Amino acid sequence: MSQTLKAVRGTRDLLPPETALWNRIEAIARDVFARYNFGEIRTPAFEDTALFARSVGEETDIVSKEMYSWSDGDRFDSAAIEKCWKDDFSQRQQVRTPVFGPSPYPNVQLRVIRGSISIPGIIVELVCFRPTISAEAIDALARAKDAEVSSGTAENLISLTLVVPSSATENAWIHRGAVSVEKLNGQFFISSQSLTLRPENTAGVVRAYIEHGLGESGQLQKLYYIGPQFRRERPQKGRYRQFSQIGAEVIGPPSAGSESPLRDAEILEMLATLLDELGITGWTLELNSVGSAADRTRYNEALRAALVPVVSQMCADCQRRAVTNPLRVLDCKVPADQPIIDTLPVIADSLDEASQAHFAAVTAALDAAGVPYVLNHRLVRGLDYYTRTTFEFTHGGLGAQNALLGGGRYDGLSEAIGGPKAPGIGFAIGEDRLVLTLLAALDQNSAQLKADGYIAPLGEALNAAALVLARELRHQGLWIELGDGSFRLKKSFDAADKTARRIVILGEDELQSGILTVKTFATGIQTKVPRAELAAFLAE
RNA sequence: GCGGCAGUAGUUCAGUGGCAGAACGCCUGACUGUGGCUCAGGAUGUCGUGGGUUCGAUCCCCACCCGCCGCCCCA
Repeated sequence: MSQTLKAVRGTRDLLPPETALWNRIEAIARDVFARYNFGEIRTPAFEDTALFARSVGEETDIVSKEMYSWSDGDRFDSAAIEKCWKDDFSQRQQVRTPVFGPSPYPNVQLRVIRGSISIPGIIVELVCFRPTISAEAIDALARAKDAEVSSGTAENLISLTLVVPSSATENAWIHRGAVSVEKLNGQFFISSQSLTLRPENTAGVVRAYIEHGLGESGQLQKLYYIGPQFRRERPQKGRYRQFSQIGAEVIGPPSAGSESPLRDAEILEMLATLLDELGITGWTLELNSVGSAADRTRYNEALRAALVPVVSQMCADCQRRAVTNPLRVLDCKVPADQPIIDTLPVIADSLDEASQAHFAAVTAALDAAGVPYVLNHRLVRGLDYYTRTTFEFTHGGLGAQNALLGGGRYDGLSEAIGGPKAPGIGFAIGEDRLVLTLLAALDQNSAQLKADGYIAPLGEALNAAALVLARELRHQGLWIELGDGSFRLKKSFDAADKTARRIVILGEDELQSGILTVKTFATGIQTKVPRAELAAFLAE
């Protein structure tokens, strides 16, 4: 008997009525995005690992230890194989390996391909690729069998392909024992592709921007997405291994105004609007500029230098960070360290003139629009691609996970992954955290939406008539729950009160007369309503 | 990944080295076409999983799984 299967660690099922809240959030977000002229983009849930390594940054926690990555399996380079079979036979080397039982080469996996090759008398032929079924291949196989066997290792082998005649069974071949293996030095394989479940969505959007030449339109691209992301972290409240983000990106060639501080301000103003419309109160917008890549390098050096004389008085974490990632020292929450951190240089002093002017324009526009914010020169976000404006909207009541959303500008991201110059700015909202915040503020009872009516047939003989009535009402746009004639009326009332605002009683009398009995739960008033007027009555 | 706390009915939680408990919820009846209140009755569990100690383990010990809190980091 197997264990009961459960949702895996860090994942969960979303059930009604909570899913209604998710849908409402997404509907409001789509509505706001549409008014700001954003269009939806849907990118794949997994991408080439290299995309994240190059955009998010090799050294970040996300890439170095939190990604769900796997090898997509080897692929044969058929051109190289063909060339080798034809002209490069001498370069091949053979080793012997048992194919039954543990392989002495841990990296080697056996693959069996059944083909239509038939070579009389041959016991086993093991080659490291799938040969084309041609006279040359058959000839080569025969020669391979006869070739000199020399000792060697198969460390470079990724997989072996055992070619067997279609008439043979796998087991019969495997039980022959040792087979000869050609050493290929990897040249016949396109090394297996590493894929990764997306840990964030900006990289995918920028990849799509480049791949589809969206910059060629010369227009600013304004794209939003809603979807699951994956990070292998220790789960906590508000932190899951599969979590949903609602995000948007503004990206385009500089000529389209993609570098303008107005874009930054517009994004932030849109977020303030979105949070307000969602009914989130008490949020704080924290704002900073991390400058250009050059600014940040300068600042890192300044920070490192400033830390030298004081770091020994700081907490153990900070001593480590001072070496690995000085910017992270600014995030330290140890009270005793705060006075020391206050003496450290701030990044604003390392910004060049252009970055300073950009940031000043952003804050000026926010002031004009009346969007409140606080400057936080300690806000240094963890992803490598951020430049200039960075921001976070935080909210109390989320514990250690107080960031409701985060984002920033990424002027060099497109070029970093091989695209054209395409500055951009974007953000990602943690939808799970949004739900938690709203759930905490929600009145449990008022949150429960109920159907317009519950139809209670009296007796199973009236079930069919009840379905007809429900169909009529539903076609008129009403939200109807249908009971069952086998219930006693008492039970129908009980069920109806939980799911609907009114109960419609359908007995023999009602069916004959066409006058239905309707009771409104909120008032307790019971009335007779002609069938023709029922829809209008229930809609009230 | 590290540290701490927890896991018992659908839910929230008591509890004990020797029969498995409460409240709420659920079902049935009092009440054959009128719920919410009341009353009476009922069902519900491999006490997270696997080992160990013991005559006997839900309880003690170990491991694992999962959750929560903090760290790391992030949404």
